[in-house]
Amino acid sequence: MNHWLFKSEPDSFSIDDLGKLAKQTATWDGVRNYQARNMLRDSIKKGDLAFFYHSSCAMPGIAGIVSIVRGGYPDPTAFDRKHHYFDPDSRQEAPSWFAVDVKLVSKFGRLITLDELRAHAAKKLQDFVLLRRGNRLSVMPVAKKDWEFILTLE
DNA sequence: GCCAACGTTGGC
DNA sequence: GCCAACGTTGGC
Repeated sequence: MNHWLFKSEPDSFSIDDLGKLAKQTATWDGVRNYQARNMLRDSIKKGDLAFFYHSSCAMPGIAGIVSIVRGGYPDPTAFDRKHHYFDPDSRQEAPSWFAVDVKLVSKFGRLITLDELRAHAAKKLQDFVLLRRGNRLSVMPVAKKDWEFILTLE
């Protein structure tokens, strides 16, 4: 089982929005970056766990945990002509973009803020992709040791 | 294949 | 709203 971090802008889709959905399950779609696409398509499997990260907001940080309940499959929004994420280059027989389904596992009692994660960067989270300068990946791997350390912060 | 221009991300 | 950093595009 592998660990991941998924970014979402809480103004569009927060961890509480996920919690309100039927079965607390949602399709993680709209990822339009090749590196992230490759992970969704090839590496993120049913049963994996991911941090739900709130980005582009007043208080960025990790809000909770989701599990992958369906592994990579062609992103339906890429085929939907009326959708904001429509991509005419993505074909049913050769999809350009991939999605997974996630289900809420837990919302943390408090947000583990980006500031707080940074404070540990020197000693514990040296390789954490999120903390790398200029990082823009919306889906990224989290090493098991980093995952477990972050859980102790909650 | 290079690289300048442009668009997007995301913290502040 | 600003801007640094990065990915993508397209002319050559």
